[in-house]
Parts: sequence; structure tokens; C-alpha cells
Amino acid sequence: MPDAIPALKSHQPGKDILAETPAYDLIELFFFAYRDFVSDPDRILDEYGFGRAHHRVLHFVGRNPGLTIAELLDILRITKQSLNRVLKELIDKDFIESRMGTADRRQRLLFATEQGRELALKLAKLQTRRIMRALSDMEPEAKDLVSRYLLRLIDPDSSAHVKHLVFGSEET
Amino acid sequence: MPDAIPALKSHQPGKDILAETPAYDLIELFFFAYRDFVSDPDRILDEYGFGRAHHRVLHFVGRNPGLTIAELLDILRITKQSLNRVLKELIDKDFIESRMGTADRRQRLLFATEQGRELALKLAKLQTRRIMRALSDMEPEAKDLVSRYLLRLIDPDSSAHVKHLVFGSEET
DNA sequence: AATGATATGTCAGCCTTGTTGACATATCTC
DNA sequence: GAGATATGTCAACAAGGCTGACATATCATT
Repeated sequence: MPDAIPALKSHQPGKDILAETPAYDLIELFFFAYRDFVSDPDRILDEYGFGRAHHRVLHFVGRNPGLTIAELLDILRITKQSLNRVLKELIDKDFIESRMGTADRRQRLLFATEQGRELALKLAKLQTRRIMRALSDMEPEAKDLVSRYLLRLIDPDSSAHVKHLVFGSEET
Repeated sequence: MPDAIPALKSHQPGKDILAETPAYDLIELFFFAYRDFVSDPDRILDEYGFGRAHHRVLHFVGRNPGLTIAELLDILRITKQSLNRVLKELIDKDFIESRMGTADRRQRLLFATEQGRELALKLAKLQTRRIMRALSDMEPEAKDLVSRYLLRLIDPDSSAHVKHLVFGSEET
């Protein structure tokens, strides 16, 4: 096991302390970092009358052209009713386009429009800037290591799926 | 199939391009990792009739005994009305105790009760288990590197404050 | 061709957790 | 005593989750 956590506060005596000492630092840093990370897009989304939910949908559709509703639900892990609310707005405002499936005409294949791709890219660049600022002046292996850490943080059940989605072949 | 990532490939090695290529992998991994990371506590909080908002309050009060309302608001960056809603429930259910300030009697100093500390610890251990599983078999320097990465992801404005809160002297 | 399964859409209502604005109270500081 | 400060509270609203029920179109199977 890697280095133990620096002793943060003295606990009541008795329990097996070392193995169970909470990693307060990584827990809290994760909270603060994620909060700031999503705050960048928020400001821009506001101008369009969109929220974080719209961002997620737009992002994954942009990244996976032809995504079906079912696949999107599986990625976001929300109900179809929740998805539909924001998806409808994205379609109405012409950021996403929904086409009938060719093989299976029950399906709806989702595509980002030109406008949609532009917004998605703008938001991704914002977040990338923050990531690059963090990585700059760090060890060259930092990016790969962080990537591996985050992947291992994910539920083992879904990690293969995520790996495919993030790194895998461009197909869905 | 249209490619959603116009600027990603097949470009001359211009400096601008490189700097602007979205780090889709780290962006998406961050999303999935954070989602699973907070899902562990969710299940337990449910049994108590609490939500994520309660968790955050309980966590930071537990970690910083004697925290004032103003300091807690500064950490969470929510309105006092939002805070009060969940804080009241935590106090009513005897997970947090509010004492009048000694130096300044207008202040309320917050403390986790025995029950509160137990729950906070239980949740922190859950998340720690996930973190340790991720770190196991990784390079020994992984923990430190991830910690530095997350800290650098935070807004420069607040990073000193966060650093103090996470690593700093136990006092508030 | 009929039937059941599947993919999606939609209505209605509820919950949590964020927001703003207004106002009340106690206490501190000058 | 006056004004600033720390907190509490009421009311209303919004975003984005949820459940349950039901509708429609299409596919797959018999």
C-alpha cells in the first residue's frame, strides 16, 4: 500500500487506525476541484439558457454521433423523463438533431448540429485550459497517471464500458 | 459518419492547435469518477433520510469542530437559506450541535455529535476504500501527484484557502 | 397476420437543493 | 445610542433528479 495519510487528528484510542484512516485530503480536494471544474461551463451555458444537464447531453452526443436514446440513458444514468426534458430543449433550439434509425426505425439517432458542435467544443476547450494549467510544470507522466487513477476510481462494473467510451473506437 | 472532433487529428503541428486540443479523456473520466465517488455515500445517507447536501455539511463540521456559519458558507459557497434547511435537520436529528460563540456571542459554533462523527467517519471510510483501491498497485508517488493535480485544478483564488483547509493547521 | 417485446414519447406530480428578496433579532463596535 | 455584523426565517421560484402510468410505432416471432 502506498504511503499512509499524514496524521490529521488524533483519534480515540482503541481502533485499528492505520488501515482505516480516511484519506481526507483526496476526498476534499476531489470535491473542490470538481466544483471549480464544472463552474467554467456554467457561466457560458447560462447565456444560452442551458444548465449542466444540457451540457452533459450535448457533450456525449457531440462525442458520439449517432448515439441512441438508450445508449445516452446508459451513459448518464438518469431516467428517460429527465433526459427528455433537456433533450427536447436542445433539439428545439437546434443544438441537437434527432434522426430516425435506419436499421431499426424505432430508434432515434442523435447528432449535434453545427451550432451544437461549436458550443460543445467551446466548453471542452474551457475545461481543457484548466486541465492544462494544472498539468503544466508537472511531471510528464502526470497526465497518464491521473488518467489511470480516475479510471480506477470508477466502479469496476462500468469501467470497461467507460474505457471503451473514452478511449475506444470512435464507433458506438 | 461525421467526426465530432474537427480539430483533433490531421493538422500541421502548430502550437495553437496543440494547446487547444480538448482533453476529452480527462474531462470524461473526471465526470464518471466523480459520479461513482459520490454514489457510495448516497446509499447510506438515504437510510438516514439525508442527501448530499447533508453529507457536505456534516463532513466539514466534523473535520472542523467549532466552525462558524459564515465559515461554513464560505466553504460550501451556497446561500445561508440553503444551508439552514439542511443544517436544521442535522441539528434536529442530533448529528450536529450548535453552541453560542464564546468570544462573539452572535456566532454559532458547530460541532458534530457522537452520532454525527460516527456517520461522517463511516462515509469517509467508504470513499477512502474506493480511493485506496484505485491507488493500490499504482506508483508510490501516485497519491502525491494526484493530490497536487487536484489542487492545481482549483481556482487560483481559492487554492490557498483550500490548501489551508485541507492540509493546514487544525484551527479554523 | 397476429402478438408480444422493445424504443421512445409524454403527462402529472413529487423531492432535493440551489436561488432571490425581505425582514427580524441579538450582539458587537464605535 | 447608532450602525454594523452574524444569524434565523418566511415565501417564492428554478433546475434537475425521481416514480408511475399510459401511448405509439416498430421489430421479431410464431
